[in-house]
Amino acid sequence: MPELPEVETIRRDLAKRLPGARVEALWTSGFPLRMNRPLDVAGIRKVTVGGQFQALDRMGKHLLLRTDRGTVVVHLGMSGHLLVVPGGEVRAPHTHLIWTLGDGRELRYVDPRRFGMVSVGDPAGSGIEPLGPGFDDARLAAMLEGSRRAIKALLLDQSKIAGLGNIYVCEALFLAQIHPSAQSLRVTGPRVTALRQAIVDVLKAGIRNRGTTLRDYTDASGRKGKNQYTLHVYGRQGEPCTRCGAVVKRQVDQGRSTFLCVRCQRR
DNA sequence: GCATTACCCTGAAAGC
DNA sequence: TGCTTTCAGGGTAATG
Repeated sequence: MPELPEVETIRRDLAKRLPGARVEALWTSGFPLRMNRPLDVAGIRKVTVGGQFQALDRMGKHLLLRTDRGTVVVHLGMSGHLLVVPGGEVRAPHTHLIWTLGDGRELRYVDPRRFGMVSVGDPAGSGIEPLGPGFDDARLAAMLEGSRRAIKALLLDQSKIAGLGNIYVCEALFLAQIHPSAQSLRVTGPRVTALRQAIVDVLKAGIRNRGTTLRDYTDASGRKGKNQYTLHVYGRQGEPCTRCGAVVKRQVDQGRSTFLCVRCQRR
């Protein structure tokens, strides 16, 4: 499931390959994407076809494809892929958008589960970028001190911090030795610093390893990431904790799997 | 403001 | 073995 490091890996791939490319045509499957909403095909066509790709940006888990006519926003959901392929390659099942480029290549959006989203215009209301300059101890502390919510729920809230998903939140809480159910306002002082550092560390490691592939994720060339081999708790229930040797536990919070070491992460 | 729940969807895995 | 059922996941929205 693409989170910040996976989206950033794709952004960097595309940034090497798309800028300067002209868009000649757009094909769509006609299927609706997230929440059964129809695609704004006319809008997407207007800002791409006949135009030229420019910069590739990212906001949280959103990928921004800039052209000289506007911006297409892609959220990969659970199973979305953005791929650059040679023209004429066999169309994979669940391909929903194909931009034909002037040099013969194609940019394709493939999404089996259709939890993703492709739209036009910059996304609004995103939280702070955890790898940006504004994410410091004071900012995180202010976010935590006013909230009685469980720390895990708060970290997953995209309107607070943009880009964290289930995998990297579980890993960051493990590194900072904080229980996922701990109330946010009880995380103070040196634990705030530890948490901020852990968030930055797990995201940077994820990018360095070109993303975590548990099932679906691949980069813009269809290659899997390597970060899954470095995880401490996520998906490791029943296995020994890498720090203390206790058994890693799985629990369900707000309908989401949570992985933790109950010995290292005390309430 | 926050928790809970349902929903969207497919394919892998588990169950029979 | 082959069929059926269950489950995973992020974001959104309705409800309490």
